[in-house]
Amino acid sequence: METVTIKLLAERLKLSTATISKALGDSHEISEVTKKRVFDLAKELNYVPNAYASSLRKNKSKTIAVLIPEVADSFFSIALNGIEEVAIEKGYHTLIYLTHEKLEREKAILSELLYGRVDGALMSVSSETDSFEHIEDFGKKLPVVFFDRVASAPATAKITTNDFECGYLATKHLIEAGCKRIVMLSISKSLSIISERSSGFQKAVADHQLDPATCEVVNCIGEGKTVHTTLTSILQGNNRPDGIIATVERLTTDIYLVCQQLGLQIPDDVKVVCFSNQASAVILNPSLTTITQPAFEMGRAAAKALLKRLKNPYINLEEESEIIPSVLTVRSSTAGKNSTF
Amino acid sequence: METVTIKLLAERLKLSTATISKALGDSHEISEVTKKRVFDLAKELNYVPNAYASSLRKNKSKTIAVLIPEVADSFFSIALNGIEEVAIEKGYHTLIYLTHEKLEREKAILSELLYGRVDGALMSVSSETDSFEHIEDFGKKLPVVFFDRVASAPATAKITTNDFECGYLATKHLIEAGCKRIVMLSISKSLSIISERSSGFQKAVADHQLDPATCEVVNCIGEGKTVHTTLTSILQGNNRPDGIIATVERLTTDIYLVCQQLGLQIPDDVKVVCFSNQASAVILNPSLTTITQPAFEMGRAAAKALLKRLKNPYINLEEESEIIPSVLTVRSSTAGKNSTF
DNA sequence: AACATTTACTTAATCGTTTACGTAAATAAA
DNA sequence: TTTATTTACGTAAACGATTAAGTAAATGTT
Repeated sequence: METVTIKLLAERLKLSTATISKALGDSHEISEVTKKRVFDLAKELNYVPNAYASSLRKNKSKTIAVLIPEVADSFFSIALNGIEEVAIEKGYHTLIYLTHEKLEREKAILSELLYGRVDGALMSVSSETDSFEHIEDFGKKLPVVFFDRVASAPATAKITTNDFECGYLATKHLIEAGCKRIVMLSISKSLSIISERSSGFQKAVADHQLDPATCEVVNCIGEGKTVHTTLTSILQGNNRPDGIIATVERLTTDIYLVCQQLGLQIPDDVKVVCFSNQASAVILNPSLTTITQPAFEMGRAAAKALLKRLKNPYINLEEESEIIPSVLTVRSSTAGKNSTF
Repeated sequence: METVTIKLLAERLKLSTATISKALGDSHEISEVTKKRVFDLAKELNYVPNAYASSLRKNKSKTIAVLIPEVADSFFSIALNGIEEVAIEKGYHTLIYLTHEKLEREKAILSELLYGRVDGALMSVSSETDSFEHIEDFGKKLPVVFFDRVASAPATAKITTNDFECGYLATKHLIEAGCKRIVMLSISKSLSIISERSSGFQKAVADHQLDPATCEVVNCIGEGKTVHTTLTSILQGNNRPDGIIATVERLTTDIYLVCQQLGLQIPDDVKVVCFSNQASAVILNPSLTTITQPAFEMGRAAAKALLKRLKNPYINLEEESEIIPSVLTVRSSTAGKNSTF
């Protein structure tokens, strides 16, 4: 199958490649008659412009990169959905990279993306990321937009949710349901969302005169077995918490399982609220109280901000920052003693 | 910031661009001394090759496309994870496209990808896809590999799971648990996985002398409200099914909710088994019997097959086909009357 | 009628990399 | 010593699209 290029169209129509290119670009320099001839033949031969030739020449790739820690998490997969929707709409292509929560991967990916492959990037930093030079370096050449997990530098658009308030609200909710010893499960010491949520947590603890010594933020790093072990040790013993706030979705299953194994009843023995976008929260046993982030909207907003900037290099990305609120949905996992959810 | 190109390196080192290019490619034509000089300067100046220039010249993009119906489904997000892992490992980049189960999108995406942007594609067809010319056209130019939802043409690698057996097994399992009127919920009339699963279903129904008139495959197309309405009408009435097999994960929540609303107890009134990769299956109320597909392995296998082909154009993709078995995990949602799960 | 402008094209350079081909010097073979 | 081969580079042409600059003909202006 012969490759259909501008050159081929030019030969067939006895025109120069310049004319074809301009005609396809609907330039005013070309007569309507010629344009029609070009369009018709292009359609007939199924002409598709070579993306790389045009990218090379125009120094624009019409491609954006999305860097996320993982995709098997409802928040990120829904956000990706929002991103892809906006990208397609505007004729952009979406490259996906998973950092698997590793700083090294993040660095490697960003440095490879520096020249030519993408016009900009959307990212949610890894839980290991505690320095930002690699992102700043990238930011000097190409626009970046953060969503959810933001970095303090470079200065750019940050699409976040009201993490502080949600941390506060989740805690307050547990306190009002009768909890005295609340633990917030973290997955990182450096992550923006975690520090926001835990600040909200600590403020709520203070505002309600709970003992800060028994209400801590506990790191629950690792995968599979590790998480299970950590949770078991937290939930064992006399002074075990009577309230748990999971800052990420993937802790949910382990929390439920460990409680089951230890014979702890949710919500009677421990009340649980998770930051989660799982559709299945409502059919869990017991149904789960969640803080649901506006994942889809955040993805869309982030992509929109980046594409706006790509269209107009003069806009200031910082001003495109947005905070889209999350929603607390109360369900059985935090029901009070006499409550009937 | 000046762009670091081969030309710049050449000027600095007083060499030709050809020498630089060959040196970077570790060619035997270049002396070790020169190579070192080139490598060192490249590293110092943080040289990154322009992907588009090189793609244009070599007619290879080191990029693959992944077309999936949606990403907010555990199977696809886990499969994507497997794909990305293999891609990164081999230095490939991954473009993601969501078809949202629309044939039109699938066509549009494939036709745009025909020239230059990618070296090949991995796909799981949309539920609307009932003709394959668009995929065949693509296949004539670039290699495609199917995973999970395959098309009958073109002839190429198909990474699937044992859908027929699983359809049979799920049905048999329900029958043995005492079900007489089993309904399999489908989402498409044309999808390979659905027809495989429903053939298995029908064979099991026949083998166990159930009445095929009360054991049907019912289409459950649409989103949100539509699914809910369909399910309600199925589960209402005297002759309602006592067993349900959901062929896709996203039906799970609605099944549980509708049962709850209609006052039907799972598993006593209706037993449920879902094709699902949800981690939360085990903590649902009641815990859900699932057929879990090897999503990660399927993603990896599909990517491996494609990349193998890209490395060696002479291999026959058909021979790279693989069937990786799924696993039936029995939980409370299919427990018999006297069973204690 | 003389000159200016507009229209509708073409020519040729360019983006950054790769590579077929050329070549001069060094080394090996006869 | 002469000729063949190898080594280590350089020259220049691609890849396909875009675009600045040029041009001839048509149209407009005075």
